[in-house]
Amino acid sequence: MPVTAKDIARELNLSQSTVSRILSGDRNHRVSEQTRHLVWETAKRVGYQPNAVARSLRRGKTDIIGVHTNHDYDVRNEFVGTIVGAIQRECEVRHLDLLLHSGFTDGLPETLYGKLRDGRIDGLILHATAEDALVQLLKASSLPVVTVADKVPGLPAVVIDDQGGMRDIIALLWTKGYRKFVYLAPSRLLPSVERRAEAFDDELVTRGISPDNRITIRIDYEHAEGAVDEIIALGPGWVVCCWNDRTAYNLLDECYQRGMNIPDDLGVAGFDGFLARKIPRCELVTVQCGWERVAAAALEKLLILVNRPVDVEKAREDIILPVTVHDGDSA
Amino acid sequence: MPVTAKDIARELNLSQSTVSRILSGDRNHRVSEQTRHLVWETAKRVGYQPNAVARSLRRGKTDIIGVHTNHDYDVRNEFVGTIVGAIQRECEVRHLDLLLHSGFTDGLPETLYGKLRDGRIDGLILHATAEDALVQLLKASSLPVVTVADKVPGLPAVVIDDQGGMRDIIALLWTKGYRKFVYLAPSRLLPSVERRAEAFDDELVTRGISPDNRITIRIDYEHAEGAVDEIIALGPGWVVCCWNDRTAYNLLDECYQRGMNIPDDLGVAGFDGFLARKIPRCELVTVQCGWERVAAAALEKLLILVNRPVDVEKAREDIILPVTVHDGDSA
DNA sequence: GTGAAAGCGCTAACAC
DNA sequence: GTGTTAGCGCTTTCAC
Repeated sequence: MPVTAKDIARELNLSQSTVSRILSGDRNHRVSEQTRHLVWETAKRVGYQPNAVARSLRRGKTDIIGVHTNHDYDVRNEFVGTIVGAIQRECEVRHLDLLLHSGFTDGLPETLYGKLRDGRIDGLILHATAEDALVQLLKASSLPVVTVADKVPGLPAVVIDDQGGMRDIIALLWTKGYRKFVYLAPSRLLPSVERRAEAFDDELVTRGISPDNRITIRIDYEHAEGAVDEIIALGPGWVVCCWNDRTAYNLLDECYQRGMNIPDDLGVAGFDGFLARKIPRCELVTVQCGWERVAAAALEKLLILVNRPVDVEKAREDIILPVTVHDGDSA
Repeated sequence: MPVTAKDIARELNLSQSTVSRILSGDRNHRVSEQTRHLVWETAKRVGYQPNAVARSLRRGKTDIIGVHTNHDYDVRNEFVGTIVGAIQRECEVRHLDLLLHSGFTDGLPETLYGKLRDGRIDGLILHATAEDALVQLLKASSLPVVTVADKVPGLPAVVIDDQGGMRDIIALLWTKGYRKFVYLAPSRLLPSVERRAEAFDDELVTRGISPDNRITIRIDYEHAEGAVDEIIALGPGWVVCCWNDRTAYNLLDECYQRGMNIPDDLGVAGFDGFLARKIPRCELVTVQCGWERVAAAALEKLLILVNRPVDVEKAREDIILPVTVHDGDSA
């Protein structure tokens, strides 16, 4: 049985509240140096550790932040891992803990929604698509939520500048001489995918590229395999702008297996930046999104929502973080 | 303000305990169908969600499992991410949640130790080295702990068969014709590193390889760069057994950058298996460790420790899971 | 079949 | 300075 504040109080013939006062560092109350010392001493001696569950119940606050993604993967996914890792580091600084909720696969959004509001987390960082039923529930709820990476209408968001990133990477590819562009993206409707798609078209239209030379190919999620033949058939001089890095690496993989020369036979560019320099023989041209900054901003926003109801209005505004182009030799 | 069981009781002119009884599915008590129905209805209508913190306080159990690694990385690290991801999936099945503790960098092991015993987790899955001061504290504590991947004396462990894996991969390389072997490993003293080192030597001695043709090169963690010149200087016909996949990939990267031909100029083998097939042009020869099974076994063991004090003795025994060799074209 | 009451371990308002 | 008291929201024993 763990030792409680009551145990210490009994041992020292003090009231439990005095012990609690001292141990929880209440600065408003004056306590004699002697008792303070005594209490600290015995607490240390017996290895007292305040029960965080009891404290949470009393304070109505747990100092735990939840993370959830409705995408069908866990922390092993590069994107989720990067985001969660960055949030984890940020929690470190702010002395918060991170709860990874189970219940992703159980089916009913109501079940998960319930778990999210069961009092164990102070707020939630969410990566989800707008159609998710859970999102609708969360919007109507009082649980503080901040979305990351993909904007969800009605919830505060921290996203990166998809348009700017696409514009800048096209500019870089342009200086490298490319005039024929493919945008390779999943058919699944993700906001970031579509924003990049629009920026891709806009920028190329602006630069006077004809529709023949700016095409979009849709694939099953990140499975570039399905599009390789089509891309090869296009002939030389093309560059493929992939919607994210994983797709780009899958494409590269496929190209290498067919003995192609990158970037001579085909240019390849990614978007995300978290995999850069993890691949031999080829450094991907990509967009560095700074997911650490996204995580940090999301957590900061969330904590405002949680702790400072006064500033909630300001915190509702979305944050769009700038990105930088990362050059390499894949294009 | 969230609605509580008391609110529902008041609304229906029932006692709070009756409401609780019904909603928490107490099967011992007989409750009239009518009240049961009524309570469920209103609960649903008002969106009642039982407060998990209060329940935890009362039950002395949170259904949350903690994970901690004393290695200096978070979930973005391939190994940690793989393990945590696998634990996460397993928690899913068992309706548990996962708490990622902050406090990794704060310095004092006592601080973290305190947080681990503050009542918010039922048990801990630990990846640590034996020297860690935290480990000493945990050993003396009543918090259920299971270690994974690296055995820590005095704590129950789930590890993989390092000896067997090294033996088998050498056997495979042997059939490929290799007779000159390097073991590339960090100078840092990790149990898994050393067990693989011993198995490396044992197996090659058994096979009659002279010391000249079985050498160990120590590097700074996974930074293969520092050893490449030394390895190249050895001449042709060598194969490098890296202590893990990341090291192997770093080595490959370096080799490719120097224009070497793999596996003609040099054979490379890894150990871990979680990165297989993520690299173009070359599939790593490695040892598939099945970290999912490690995670599953660890969680199962932990839950026995947590829930069934009766079987604790059995649960103390270590589990060593078998591995399989994964062939590729890097050697 | 339902209610009353105790208590998990803590914080905090209010005495004195 | 310290003690008393009243909960936080729930589970659970014991009455009736």
